[in-house]
Formats: sequence, C-alpha cells, structure tokens
Amino acid sequence: MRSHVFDHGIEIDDSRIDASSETIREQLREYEDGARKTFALEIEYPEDFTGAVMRSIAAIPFGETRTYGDLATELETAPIAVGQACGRNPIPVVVPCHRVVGHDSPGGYGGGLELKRCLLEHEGIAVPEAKRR
DNA sequence: GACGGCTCTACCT
DNA sequence: AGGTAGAGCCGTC
Repeated sequence: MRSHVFDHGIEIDDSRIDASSETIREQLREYEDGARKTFALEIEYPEDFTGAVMRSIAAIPFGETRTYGDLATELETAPIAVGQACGRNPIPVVVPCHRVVGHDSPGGYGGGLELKRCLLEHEGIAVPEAKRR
C-alpha cells in the first residue's frame, strides 16, 4: 500500500535543494511512511515573488491547510498570483503546495489533482469538494 | 504587448 | 440560496 510512492510522475528539481538526490528521496520516503512530518532539507528559495510564496507555503504546519486568499493577504497580493506560484512550484511535496487549497474548492495541482488528494488524505486532511464550477 | 492561471468577492435573481 | 460577472497580480509566449 505504501509502496506506490509519489513517483507517479513527480519530478522534483533537486537543483533547488542543497542535498543529494538520495537524501531527498530518503526524506520523501520517510514522509510517505508517516515518520517524518517536515522535511529537513535546505531549500534554496528564489528571490522572486514565487520564492516568497513558496516560503509561506513551507511555513504551513503538517495537517493544516491554507487558502490562496490567506496567503495572498499575508503577501499583500492577489490570490490568483499565489495559485499560479504554486502551479509554477518547481518542487512539489517538499514545498507542500498541496496543502494550499481554494476557499471553496479543492484547488488544483500541476502534477495531478489525484496526487494532491492522496497527499491531503495522507495528512488526515479532509479535501473540500468542488462546490464551485 | 497580450493572455492565461491551482482564485475571490460582490451583485443579481 | 444559487448563479453569473468582474477584478486583479505574476509569469510566460
């Protein structure tokens, strides 16, 4: 059951992480196993706006979800910009962009909504149903 | 230079 | 209460 890792098509840009691919893979494995709730990886956040969004997302605790609007309010920007930054997120899972959901929608996921659902369920988070659209 | 995107809020019916 | 329309920031083609 836990065998099917997120390797379903996820490609993490290890170039953005100051760690070996093996280390990253091991951390992911521990995270999937439920033993690791947070990643102890040195992530190189870009100085761009996207980097700020990624940082805010990474600041989300395990088992908690945040809405694009909240992040947008904290960053003083438009919620759509946050969503786009998540979609352009080069390193999923490591940066819990899947913990970011819409206000009344499951949101989306560049790697596949199915994966997002799996990750949220893995953290014991109830995925909101698409009431909109 | 213009459009799309993992959205949100407000008004109208 | 539900649906539709408009707004608005960032990145990429």
